[in-house]
Amino acid sequence: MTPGRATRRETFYDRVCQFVRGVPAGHVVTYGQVALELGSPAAARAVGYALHFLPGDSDVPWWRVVNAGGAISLRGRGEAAELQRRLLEGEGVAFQREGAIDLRSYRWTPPGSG
DNA sequence: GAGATGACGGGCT
DNA sequence: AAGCCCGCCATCT
Repeated sequence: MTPGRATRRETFYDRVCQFVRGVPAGHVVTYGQVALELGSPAAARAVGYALHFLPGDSDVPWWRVVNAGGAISLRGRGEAAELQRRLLEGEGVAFQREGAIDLRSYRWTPPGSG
């Protein structure tokens, strides 16, 4: 999944994938939330970086990961952002006028976290 | 060890 | 609401 040879062991990125794979359809999580679950509340950056290596071949529902504002970030570029929105809408996730998701309704938390 | 990258997050203007 | 700056973290080179 990583471009280099970091695949030799379970890296932070791998943990990101595992967590995201646990997100059910129709729900979303934020980068910061994932980072928090992984033990590094401030590693939101690294989380995004991890998903950055996820091609469509992965079993990871990367589109269920959004930024703290419930909006698609992807730095707002390319079809990826549009694809993510389509995928989410296909799962029943509604976007508001501002292009953001109501995290209060769609945010998912793993069992055992609360 | 040091420099550079990036799908983030928060604060200020 | 939109734009700009800084801090944070993990990884790559």
